[in-house]
Amino acid sequence: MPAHRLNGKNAQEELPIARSTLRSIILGLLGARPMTGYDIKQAFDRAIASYWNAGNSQIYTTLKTLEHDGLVESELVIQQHRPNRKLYRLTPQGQAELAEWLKESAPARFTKDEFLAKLFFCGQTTDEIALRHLVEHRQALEAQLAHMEWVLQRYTQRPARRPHLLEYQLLVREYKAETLRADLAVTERAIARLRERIEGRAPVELAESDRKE
Amino acid sequence: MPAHRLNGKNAQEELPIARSTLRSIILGLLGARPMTGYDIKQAFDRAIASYWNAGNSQIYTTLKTLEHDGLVESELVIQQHRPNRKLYRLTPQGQAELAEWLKESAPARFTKDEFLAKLFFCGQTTDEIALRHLVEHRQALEAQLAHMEWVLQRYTQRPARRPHLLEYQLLVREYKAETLRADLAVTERAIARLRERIEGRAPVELAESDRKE
DNA sequence: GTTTGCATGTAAACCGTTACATGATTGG
DNA sequence: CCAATCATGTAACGGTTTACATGCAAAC
Repeated sequence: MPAHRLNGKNAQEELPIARSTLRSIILGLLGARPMTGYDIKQAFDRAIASYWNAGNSQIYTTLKTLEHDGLVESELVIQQHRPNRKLYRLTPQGQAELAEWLKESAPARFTKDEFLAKLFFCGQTTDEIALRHLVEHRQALEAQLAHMEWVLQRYTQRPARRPHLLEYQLLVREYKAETLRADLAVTERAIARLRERIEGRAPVELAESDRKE
Repeated sequence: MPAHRLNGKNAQEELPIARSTLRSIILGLLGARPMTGYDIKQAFDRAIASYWNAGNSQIYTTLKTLEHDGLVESELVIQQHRPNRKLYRLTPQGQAELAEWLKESAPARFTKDEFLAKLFFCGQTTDEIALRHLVEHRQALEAQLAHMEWVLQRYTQRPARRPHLLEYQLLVREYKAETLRADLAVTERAIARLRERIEGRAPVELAESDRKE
């Protein structure tokens, strides 16, 4: 059995429809309530961005193919004074597809991390440059933590429509926050060690990144 | 001013060569010593796989374009009793390009995590399924930690050629290990909480995922 | 004798990013 | 008046994955 998963329009019978994480995430969002492409983009930016994101272009095209595949259907909502909205909702097939995805184990994939990739090779440059990367990285981590806490407040302030749905969303944030805190701790230790070494080596003329008054 | 960074062969003067993380990682590996595509694949699997990876197909094609762009050069090494090797090494331009990449700040990108994406939506399925995902995830994390420690031993057993290069590689492992440990802790807490809830609800008939012999 | 290790690749499909394109309304 | 918010998309390119393709030598 080939089970080829092509998404062409030439085959004639029951070709298995495409399955990708982005598609599943969108189905998951629509599982909670009907949404437009714009709403979905906002959901990404507000809640999902730290472990997945997609541009408008990808969202709108994916919605179109989901509709073509019969997993969602759309309804045009006419509005005065602002652009009309194309509201998407799950079809029964879409719900089945979502349930299937939720049941399946997540395939263990590696995670790309450009910062670690660069750090790995920093033995081939100067300690000063490596230190700069670490300091910038720490700042990025702090910003991420801050953003997450801000989002968390917005979520917990108003009572949720369906508190059960919220539960796992909060778990994911807790998870992410712990990861970030651990990363911050390691980064800070590394910064401290490096600073010590650099200062021990050049006690008179300090590197820029090394001063703090 | 277009500054388009196309890599076509139609333009006539000093088009800037492509820059991508994979290309840079390969340059970084070749910065330590000459290697073949096969060696590079091994380096990925042994040392880099937890935050970046690439298949053979990508590696061999990338090496070819790097050579075409003048960043690396190759030499065919004839062998008896096994396939010949095509040894790649950096050219001076390749070294310059690598140094440039090491100097630049890593762009802050989000990290895709399919597990968290799925967990986020688990309010739409049963707690039993969510528990199964968490248990599987814990297992995956443990395997990753174990693999990393195994790699670490291989690295620290025999003395390194250039200990300075090794330093940052060890830092990256330390970093990854801390992240994994934090993730494990959060995962375990979540498992415990869920188990409690499930048992409180159905104390007699246990779910499959709840037993372990 | 079958699997593992060594060693190199091509082709097609798929996923994701960047740039481009448009246009009304509301708030500062 | 300028920026942000609301709202929907297309086109082109670049990066990644999956499937396919080959073949000898050593170890079990």
